[in-house]
Order: sequence, then structure tokens, then C-alpha cells
Amino acid sequence: MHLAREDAIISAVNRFLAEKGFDAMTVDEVAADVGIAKASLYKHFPSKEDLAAAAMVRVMDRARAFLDGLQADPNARPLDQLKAVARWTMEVQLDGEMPSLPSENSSLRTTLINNKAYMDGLMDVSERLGAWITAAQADGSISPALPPIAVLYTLYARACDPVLGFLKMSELYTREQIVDMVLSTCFEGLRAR
Amino acid sequence: MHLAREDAIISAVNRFLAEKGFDAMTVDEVAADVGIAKASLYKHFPSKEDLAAAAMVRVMDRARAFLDGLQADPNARPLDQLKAVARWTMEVQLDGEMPSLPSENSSLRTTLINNKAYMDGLMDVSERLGAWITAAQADGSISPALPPIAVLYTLYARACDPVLGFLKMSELYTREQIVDMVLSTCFEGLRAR
DNA sequence: GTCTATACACAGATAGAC
DNA sequence: GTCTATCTGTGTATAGAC
Repeated sequence: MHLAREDAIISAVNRFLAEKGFDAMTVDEVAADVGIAKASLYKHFPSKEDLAAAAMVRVMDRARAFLDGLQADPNARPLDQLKAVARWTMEVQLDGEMPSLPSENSSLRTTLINNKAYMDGLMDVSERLGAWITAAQADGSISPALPPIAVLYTLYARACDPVLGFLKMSELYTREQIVDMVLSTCFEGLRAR
Repeated sequence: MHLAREDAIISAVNRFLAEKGFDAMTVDEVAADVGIAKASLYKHFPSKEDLAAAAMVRVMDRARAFLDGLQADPNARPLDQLKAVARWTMEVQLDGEMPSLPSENSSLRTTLINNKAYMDGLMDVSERLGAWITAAQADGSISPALPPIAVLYTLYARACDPVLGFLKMSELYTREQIVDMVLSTCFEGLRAR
């Protein structure tokens, strides 16, 4: 019961973070959405920052589970694994399930850095992606001129790429078309091949 | 005197918007930075939203002036013009001079949409870039498979690309190297050619 | 753990004198 | 137009009863 309620809280936080971001999200609306009093919410999580951190931990866990699924196929090409991750990331964002935080907010940064579950998850994901990136550069599918960290950051940035939302707002393309276009832009570039 | 003071206000707003964003920026700190009382600030601009709008109008004017300079060279290739625009955008962001607004905040959106100077500037920039995009697709340098609007949004998104800030924070590369890497990723893609 | 009620701080905006 | 002082709303967090 207790865990189920906390899961409902995190779901609400996740949605609000995806919708309006950390600053615009209020603890009042989270409590109202879950259907409990604000004071009760503070019995589960000690601060607004910890609410956001819990949502980030959960999305990181989702990402790791997705990576587990990908690694079940041992003879997939590293490039395809990376594309699959980028696609998943963008689909999560388009579905309004990708919490995104301001990179500057220092109180939030401190909470996240001190959160072991989050940092461990981030390290794990980064290492697994890093292995695929170097493998893909070794087999010649990813440009070897780019530092691996630049490739990694570029992939992470797909989680908050505003192009997805703009194209969705235009209502000119389907979800799949949007993802395909941005994925193509990311890996193939704007220039013709 | 009056215009000079308003210009100082807009400069401060521009910097704060680039540093911490609209929500985190406070009117108090803007007034303190300029060195006037908050009430005096409200004699110049009727609301916080209008402050942000003024900063956006100014950066749009800067962009248009840059486009004017580019168009002075009549025999430049459209692809190179687009690259030059993307480069300029990223340099402005890296220098902490690119105000960036949340796309969701509705009160801000309303103010911007009702601001004729801003909307005219946005349309002008979009049309000029749109012409280069279609020209570059016609001459085979930009991928013809992408809708021009997707290319346009992708270029606009460079103004708030978090990869720039992350790479800067890593302190591994110079400003020029960072811009070159992200520019290459944008136009050439992650995949090797 | 859940609630109602409230403390506390801060930010946007305004009043009114000069 | 500039100032000091203030209003007002709202948001995070807590007190204390049950």
C-alpha cells in the first residue's frame, strides 16, 4: 500500500515535470493530483527537490531496463543499439513521460548529485552507451572524429530536443514520422549523402 | 538618456534569461543589476513578461542584422549561409547572450504572440532561412527527404542546445572546438561518411 | 500516515510622495 | 521618472490533532 502510493506520487511528479518543468510544478498540484493532503506528501518525500529526484531515478531505471532488453540480442550492431536508445528516448518524450530539469538550479543539482541511486544509474547508462559508442567508432559506423563524450551528450540531448514538440505542435506529421525525421537528422545529419 | 536606460535594462534581462531562464529570473535582481528601484523598472515595462519580450525582440534584431551581413555576399552557397547562421547562434549561446524561454509558459507565450515587433522579426528570419533551405535542397547540399520546416526547427534548436553547455562545463575543449563539433554533428550527423 | 490550519518567505505589482 | 513602503498572491514547508 505504502509503495503503491509512493509510486502514484512519482507518476504524478513525472508527468508534471515533463509537462511544465521543475519550477512551474507545484507541490500543491502534485498532492491534489494524487488525492492526498500536501502534508501527507511531505511524510513520503522531504522536499520538492527529492520529489524530482525520485522521478529521475525512476526514469533512469526505465532506461536501464530498456538497455537490458537491447543487450539480450548479442549480435546486434552497436550503431543500431544506439539508434534504438535514441528512438526510445524520443518516444518517451513525445508521450509526455520524460521529466526534464533545469541544468542550472543549484538546490536541485545538489540533491541529485547526493542521490546515490540516481548517480549510480546515470553512471551505468553512460558506461553502457560509452561502450557501444567506442565499438561503433571502431567498426567505422560512427564518425571517429567526434570525441565519445560529444556523441554521448548528443544522444542524451535527444531527451529534451524541442524539435519533437515543435513538429508535434504543427500537427503535420505522425508520431512515427517525427521520430524518424529527428533520428535521421541526428545520425545522418542535415547534409545530403 | 531614456533609451540608454531601457537598453541597459534589456541587457540585464538578456543576461539573466540566458543564465537562469524566465522563471528563475526575478524582477528584483534585474532592478538591482541596473541600479534602479523596482518601481522605476515598472515605469519602463509593464510586466515581467514584457521584459522578456523586449529581450527576445532585441536578439531577433541582432539575428536579422547578422543575416543582412550574410546576404551582402551574393555568390555564397546556401549551405554555407545556413552553417554560418547555426555557428553564430551557438556562439551567442556559449557567450551567455542567448535568452531562452520555456515553450510552455502560457502568459509568456501570449505576450510574445501579441508582440508585433517580435512576431515580425521571427517571420522575417524564418522566411530568409526558409529560402536558403529550399535552395540548398534544390542544389543537392541539404537532404531533400527532410521537410524544410524540420530543417528550420533543427537550426532554431541550436540556440538552446544543451550539448554546448555540457561540453563547456567539461573544460576539455575550446570554444571553437565545441562549436565545430556541434556544427559537424548537426550537418554531417553522428554516422561516419 | 492522514488531515486542517498556519507559519514563513518571496516575488510580482502598485501607492503615493518628491 | 525615481524613490520608499506596501499590498497581494502564492508556494514551500511545518505544527499538531486524530
